[in-house]
Amino acid sequence: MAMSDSVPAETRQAQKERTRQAILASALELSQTQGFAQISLRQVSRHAGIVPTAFYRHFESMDELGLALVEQCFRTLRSMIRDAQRDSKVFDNIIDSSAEILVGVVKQNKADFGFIARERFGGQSVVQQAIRRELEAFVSELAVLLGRLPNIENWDTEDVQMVSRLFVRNMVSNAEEVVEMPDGRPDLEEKIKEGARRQMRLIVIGFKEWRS
Amino acid sequence: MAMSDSVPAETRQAQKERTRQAILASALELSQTQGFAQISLRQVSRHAGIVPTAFYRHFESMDELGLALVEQCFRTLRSMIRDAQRDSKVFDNIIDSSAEILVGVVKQNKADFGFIARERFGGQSVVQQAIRRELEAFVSELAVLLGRLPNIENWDTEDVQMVSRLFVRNMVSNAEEVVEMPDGRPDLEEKIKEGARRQMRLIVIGFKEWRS
DNA sequence: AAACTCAGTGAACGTGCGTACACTCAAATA
DNA sequence: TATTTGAGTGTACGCACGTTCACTGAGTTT
Repeated sequence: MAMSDSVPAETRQAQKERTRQAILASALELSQTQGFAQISLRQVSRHAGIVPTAFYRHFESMDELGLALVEQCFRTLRSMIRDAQRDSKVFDNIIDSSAEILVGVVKQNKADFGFIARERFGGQSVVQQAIRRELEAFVSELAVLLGRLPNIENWDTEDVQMVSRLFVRNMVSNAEEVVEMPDGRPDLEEKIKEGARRQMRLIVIGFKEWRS
Repeated sequence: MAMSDSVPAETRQAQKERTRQAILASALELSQTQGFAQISLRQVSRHAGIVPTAFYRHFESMDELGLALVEQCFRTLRSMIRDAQRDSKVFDNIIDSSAEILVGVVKQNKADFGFIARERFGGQSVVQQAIRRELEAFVSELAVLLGRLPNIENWDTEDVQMVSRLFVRNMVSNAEEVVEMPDGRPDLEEKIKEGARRQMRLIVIGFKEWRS
């Protein structure tokens, strides 16, 4: 066969993948301070430790890199939801545990969520469209999840969709707040969590009341 | 005296002001498609019909132009609230008339509200900070207004502030939706209005219920 | 061992940018 | 009417950019 056992690992492919990751990480880091739309191909390449022309071995253009970043960030977001689903506490107390999870995950993935918040409106139109498409898909996914919940199972589909939209909107808003939050301020963090809790409670209570 | 009556009008100062307005309008228009951070001093000057060096007669830098734009956009926003206050219908039915006014005003000032939405996160840090400062001031102003309303006058200051924050957040979100909305789609417009109404009602109902 | 593949190199190009500087010439002032 | 002011002009500069092209040399295939 092709593989010789003296080779320590698949070096060729792995090396390329490592460079690709370096480019993605560099782009994410640089766009934190300047916004993705204003960083240049040369800047990203420089930061990733390669020459500008080598960039093209991985992405055809900055647009394509932007789309790859959107995909990566939403992968983070989706894994958050998946973990939350597994957590049994969520069933007992959706609101409090959601607020907890939200703030925690966002804090540990500031770069990704910051990217979404920033580029949702400020970025290039290609990136913007991709983010909006992903967010809408996310609203629908969450709606399915919510529809399975004990108190909601007999609601209108449209109503569930709307609550889902409200939740996602609040999630984005709160994520924005966490991203803005300076490091090492647990008091602020608690305040944001409290705010998230209140808002979700507001939505749920308001909805119950309304439909009666 | 200095003024001679043969002169048709104050031409010197007025001419300068007109050029200044042309620069502001050009910047606002250009940033609609590309975002303020990516437009260049030369682009703005070209679009305004002057040579790049003449730009400096009006603004020291693009940053300063950005701040002037923030100021202008918030002037639009404030005048919206002032008009809403004068409207007596608002006292009878805050929610429905607010939704009406919001969508109408935003639709007619898409450029200004779009600028705020876009640059709040996507723009240069100077512009971002200015917008956040203005938005916070706006939340406080609205809180004062809300505090005078019949059902709210005996609430906690902090609670009123929070409701105000929720309202502003929803206002921004809805403004974003209106800005995204393609022209000539009254059906979508009605949907957004309905959404805004529901959300405000949700907040109010939720809050009433909660405090009991 | 020889041939091949392809990620990364380095020099070179045309372009648009921000800014400096010396200028013009009409409106404002004296 | 003579002088001053200052908004707008035109040239020229150095710089970073995206993209081209022929190249190198280690990893892979035969």
